[in-house]
Amino acid sequence: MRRREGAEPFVFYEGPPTANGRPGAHHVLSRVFKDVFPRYRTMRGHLVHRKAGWDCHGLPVELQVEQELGFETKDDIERYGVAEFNAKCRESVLAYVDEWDRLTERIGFWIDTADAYFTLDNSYIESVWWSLKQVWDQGLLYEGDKVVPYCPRCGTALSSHEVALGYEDVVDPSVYVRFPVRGEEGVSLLAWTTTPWTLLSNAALAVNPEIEYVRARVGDETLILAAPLVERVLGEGVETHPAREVLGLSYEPPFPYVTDFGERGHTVLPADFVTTEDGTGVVHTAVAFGEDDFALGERFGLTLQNPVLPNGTFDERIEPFAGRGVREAGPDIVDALRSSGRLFRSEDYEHAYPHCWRCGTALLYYAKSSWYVRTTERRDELLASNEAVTWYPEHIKHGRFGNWLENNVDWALSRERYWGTPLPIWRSEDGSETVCVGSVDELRSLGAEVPDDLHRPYIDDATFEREGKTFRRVPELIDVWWDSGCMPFAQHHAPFENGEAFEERFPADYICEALDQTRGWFYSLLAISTLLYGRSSYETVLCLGLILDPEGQKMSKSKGNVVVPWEVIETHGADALRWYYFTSKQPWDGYRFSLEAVGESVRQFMLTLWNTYGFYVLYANVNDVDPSPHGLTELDRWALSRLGHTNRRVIERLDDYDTTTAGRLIAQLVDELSNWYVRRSRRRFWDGDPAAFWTLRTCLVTVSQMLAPLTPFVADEIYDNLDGSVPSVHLTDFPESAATDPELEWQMQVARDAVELGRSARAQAKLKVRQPLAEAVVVAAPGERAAIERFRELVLDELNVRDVRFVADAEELGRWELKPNYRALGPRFGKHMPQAAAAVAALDPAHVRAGGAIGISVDGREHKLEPGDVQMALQPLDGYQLEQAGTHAVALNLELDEDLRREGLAREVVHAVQAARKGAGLKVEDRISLTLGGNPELVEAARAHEAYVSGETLATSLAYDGAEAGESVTIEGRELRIAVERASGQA
RNA sequence: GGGCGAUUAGCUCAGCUGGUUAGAGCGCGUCUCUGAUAAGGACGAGGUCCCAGGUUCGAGUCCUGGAUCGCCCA
Repeated sequence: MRRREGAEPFVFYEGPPTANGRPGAHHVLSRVFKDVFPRYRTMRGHLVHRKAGWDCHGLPVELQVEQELGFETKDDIERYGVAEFNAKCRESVLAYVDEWDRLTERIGFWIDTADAYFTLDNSYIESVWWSLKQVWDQGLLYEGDKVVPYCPRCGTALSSHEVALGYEDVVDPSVYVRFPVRGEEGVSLLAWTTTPWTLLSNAALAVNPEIEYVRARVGDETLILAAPLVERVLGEGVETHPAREVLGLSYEPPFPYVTDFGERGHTVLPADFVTTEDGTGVVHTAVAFGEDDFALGERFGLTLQNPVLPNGTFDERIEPFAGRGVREAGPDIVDALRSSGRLFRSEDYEHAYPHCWRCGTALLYYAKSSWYVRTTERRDELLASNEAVTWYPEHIKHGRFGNWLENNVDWALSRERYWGTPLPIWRSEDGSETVCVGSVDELRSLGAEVPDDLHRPYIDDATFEREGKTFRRVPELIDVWWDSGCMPFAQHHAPFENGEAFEERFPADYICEALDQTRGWFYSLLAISTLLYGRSSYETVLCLGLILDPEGQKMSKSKGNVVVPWEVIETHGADALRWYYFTSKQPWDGYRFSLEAVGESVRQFMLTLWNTYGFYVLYANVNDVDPSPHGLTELDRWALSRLGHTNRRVIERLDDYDTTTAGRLIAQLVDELSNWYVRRSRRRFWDGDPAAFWTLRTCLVTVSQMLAPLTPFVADEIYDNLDGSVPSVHLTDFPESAATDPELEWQMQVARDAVELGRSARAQAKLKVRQPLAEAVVVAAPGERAAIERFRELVLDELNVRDVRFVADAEELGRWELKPNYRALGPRFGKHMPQAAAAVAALDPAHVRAGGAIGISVDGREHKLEPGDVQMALQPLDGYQLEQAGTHAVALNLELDEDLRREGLAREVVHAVQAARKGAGLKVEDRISLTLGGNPELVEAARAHEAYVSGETLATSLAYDGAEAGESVTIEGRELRIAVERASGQA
């Protein structure tokens, strides 16, 4: 940090988790992604503060404590004592902080846990109060009666984003109910509802004047319903007559307990929210239990009657059901309807219904008084703020999140609970005046005694007098999401102190959380900072997907399919887990997470890297060389160019918050280093070639730096051991712009392609690579030919051939065909492309290959073509051992002479001896005395290549009189006897 | 019922602004190395790019409709 003092800041905000539970795999995911970009930006020269934070308030905390204490209702809490209860909450919140800290450190999330912010601190609360006062002063904070989603168990309203967290599929009784029309015997309005318990406070029926209604004759009764729904509800062949004058009809209510709804009570009212999509087109209305119902009630002056207590049970007016939970009473209510003859039909109805996101209780929509923030008034500004945000993935911006903002509703801010930030509103006893308090000092200056702890119950004792009236705080707390959305300033206790720190670190360059925060933190941050500062508090947001089990099921404790992060870390290591998250797929698509999935990413990448590094270390120690860039070979320069190239692209990808591609690019590079550079350079390492060591070390050190943000532990280990000029790789600058040589890279690729073709040809001919061949015949365009010649030795060695011969033309191997370059010619010829393609195919390949001018005639007009406008392809003729791809091809001369045979056999002998060495349990560096015998041809081959054989097998002596000695092996039907002994005179 | 996303090899995933032989890893089969070795390498088999229409000279890619799955919202 000190190194970056004064540097351009890169601002990261930590979305605070709650530490009242153990961290899970999804927490690791977000912490890992929160870590990687700050690390990267630090290495790129930015100053990055990493203030940790803890979300301390709210229902989840209270719930956990309630469970510990075995509480069922709010009364239990009141009896227990709010002070004691809140003390427990305070304890509970930090119960697992130690484990969180331990995990945070273990997975390498570099964040300052010592300087964390806590939303329960007085300083934090005071900043939150300040924010509410700002909103109050703007006239956006108001109290109102509304139908709100309400949890009867928790006894509090929930905000719409909390509701969003708890939809579950449930089966509810749905009933068709008769509402007998007054004064017309045998005529009923037919209405449908999925909440039978609301029928007990039925106030009116609603119909849509735009819809046509009919009277349907069923048996000896007449039912009134919407014409388009007759068939669906009543079946076919029902006699119907148009129903005029449905509006205004008066009817008998279904239950006699609550009946006074005013003048328009129990009549049919008009409403445009009525549709013919389901039900009967006649909608039962209970004013207290639905948003539409409530609005209808206000419009027509229906009396608000609510027979449901805050704990979700019927009050004493509903005599037979008093004291019973409304949903639980459902079946009995249906029975009651049945016995009174009102029930027309009852069936089960499966639908998604919201439940309390923490306790799982089915929510009620319930009219009550709450405090709101009028966000709808600022909707356009919210949308404008969102425009300035860069989203990953992009579609969230105008999709899920944008749509959510478009449909913004006022923020239901208040909660009737205990453990949270108190709503700082004081009201006079007579209810005539309210004051919003924006700071502790303000409260004090009003004359109140400010307690040491701003939480309930203490703050409730802070009262003050003004103009002879006593002011008391309203009982509500605020939504915890408002807490978390205040963190940009509240974490610094701004604006009361640290104003500069806030200014410097607002807005955030980067935040990152899981997709479920769309309506949570992403919204609260955006909304609050828009109300206060007119802009979003973050510029870039990365949205992570869900963690699923290998079957694609959500992980949950009840299913027992939760993968504990510790288990993965202990098995595969923290870097492996990080690497898996970063590179296995795009993080917003979600993960099918398992121990095995992480293990695979280890094998593919971590092990390759570690082996390559291990190889370097092994031979560096053995040889004690001083790496030096003098005498670099083509292969060295190729490796360095690949390194530079990869580096450039990795920067590009990480700048774009794309670890997936960045990581895969590095993996590709490491694979090339391991399986091409090192494999091709082994002998130079055995021999201690300083240039080879220099090259590989440069590559490994640079790779470790590029990996540092991704896999910090292995990166640091490699860096420390290979470079170490700075105490940690994380304190180095991110490598940048190493020189590249695209020509060289391309040529190497051509050579490698040629090798691959040759090997393919060998496989087709069923000829082992051990058997040397006289020549490979290569067909290639001039540029490719130069490339292969440049790496001639390499190609010869890889293919085990003695010579490479180029043929200028391929008549003997195949036939050239010309194809148009569609990408180049398509736009030019458009509709005439087929003719153009035919014209190109008809050109003389030899002429084009020779570089002659190309012209075609299409649609009566002449067109001149550039060389890039056509492509050559070789069609192999039958009967040749030839592999081709695009413009080049490799054929092998399969003829073997005596010499080649002998060399092939010699290599077979070596192969057999190596196996024998291994069988005898010798170490790779042991010298041996070797005695061969058996088939004369084999012995002769070995003798002819004696230096090679003894060199490869580390034989200090070689004898050929072992006809009776050692063990017997068979090579191509011939017997070879091998006797291996450790050479004497060795340690 | 609406919105968003996904659907490519047995599995996990790539595939840029449309360009003609759709790629990789794992797994599988065959071979191979034995001085990175409980690894490594090569080669091969394996695909109606969910379906149906459309736009276009040309569609895995764009448009419309549909199916299945997931998430979000009514």
